[in-house]
Amino acid sequence: MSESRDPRTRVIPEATVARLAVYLRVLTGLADAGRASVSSGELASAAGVNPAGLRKDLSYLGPCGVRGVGYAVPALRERLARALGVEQSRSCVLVGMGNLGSALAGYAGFGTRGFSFVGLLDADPARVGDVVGGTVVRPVDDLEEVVAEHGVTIAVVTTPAPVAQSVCDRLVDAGVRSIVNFAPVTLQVPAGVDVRQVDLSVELQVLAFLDQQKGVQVVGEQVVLP
Amino acid sequence: MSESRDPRTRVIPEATVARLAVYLRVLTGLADAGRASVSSGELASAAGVNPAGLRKDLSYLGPCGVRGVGYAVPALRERLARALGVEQSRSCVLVGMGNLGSALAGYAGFGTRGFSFVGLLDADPARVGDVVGGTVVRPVDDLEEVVAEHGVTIAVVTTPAPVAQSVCDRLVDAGVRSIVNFAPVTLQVPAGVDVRQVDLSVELQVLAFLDQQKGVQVVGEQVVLP
DNA sequence: AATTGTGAACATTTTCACAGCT
DNA sequence: AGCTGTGAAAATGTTCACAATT
Repeated sequence: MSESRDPRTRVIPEATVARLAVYLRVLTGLADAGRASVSSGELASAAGVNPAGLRKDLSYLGPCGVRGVGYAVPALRERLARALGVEQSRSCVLVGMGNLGSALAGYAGFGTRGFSFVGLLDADPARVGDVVGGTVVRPVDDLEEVVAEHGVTIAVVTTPAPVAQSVCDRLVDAGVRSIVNFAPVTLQVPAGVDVRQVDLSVELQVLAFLDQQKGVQVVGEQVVLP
Repeated sequence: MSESRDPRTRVIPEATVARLAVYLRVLTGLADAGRASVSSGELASAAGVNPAGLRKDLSYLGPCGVRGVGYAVPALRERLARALGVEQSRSCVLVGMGNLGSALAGYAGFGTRGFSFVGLLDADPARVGDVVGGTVVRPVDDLEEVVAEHGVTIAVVTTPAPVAQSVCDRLVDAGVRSIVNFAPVTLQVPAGVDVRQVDLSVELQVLAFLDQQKGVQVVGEQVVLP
């Protein structure tokens, strides 16, 4: 038997999954603008990737387009949303209602992207009871209850670094299997739990490195400053 | 001539650079705790990577440790800071003082990580004059002036999506060559300018995909739900 | 005895080139 | 004629195993 071509059994590379989310964002913009179809070249340019790579990414979902024509915008958008598992809205909790947590909870864009925050939690009694983005902030002690209540499997951690690991442990014990962590610590989790780390300091340091390199040119043995 | 081993001329892979920033964060914690030395195993575990990979990452900087012993914490930390170009503080501007921009500008951790925000800019006159993290918010019209004043080469964009591209264009024209973008759009920039995109929706959608996969098991031709 | 540094094997990801449809 | 879909090639990244060193 040759390798299966059935989209149900084909594995999608992780790098591709991240780009599919970007294509979905671009397609939503095109759909809102009333566009009916789009070519791989235009979509790739809007997403900042190479057109052949985009076609390969989409090919993991099975044939999506029409040769000689392009892709139908609404159909492709639906297909991507289904593949990513955001066809119907998914419930998330957010722990840590400091400035960053409040900013994220208040951003209306998540609703249109397939996520809703059913629980906002904070350890500070002064913040409990506040309403952010239409949801009331509850005490962090309610964590297990909120997760169970809504069958939450995705959480966002925006707590101070020193408590992020213990919050993470509680989330995992409560049944959460996917976490986005904004605290600048590496979370330790058991196998089967996925963590995505977002750290502005790391992003800035990568840029500082690239920036520094731009000012240095190596010719033979000599380092030349332009 | 064989390939150069001179650390000045050796290229460091981008994936490695991102991890070096994480090692730097862990080392700073260890230094603060008074630790003098650390092994690749312990450092790797704290950073969430494989020990052999960590040693290979560090080897791009030239020999860093002592065989049979480990790495000297303060020396390695300094070496990493120098390699990343964050030995002395770098000036950045931040455009867009909404909730997210304010949260980032107010986070004290950047100072200790080698960055200082010398310009906070916003288009809303109601926000201009506010003081966030010790810096006064200025009108976005001052963008070119602030960048020139401090020779800024790194910027953070936290504006609403519709204006992010035009802000980006102005930053690039003013001389900025490195941008972290939090707006959910793909910025178009000329060659020589680096953009790092941070998008919580993309992170959540990747997790939604992985989450969905956990619930599906394929046996032969059959898709089985556990 | 313990731990680093690294070549070699392996895996993944990106790019290319072009066959295959419409 | 134009654009998609994809195998093959190239590049990049990761893991392993072990020699080298203290």
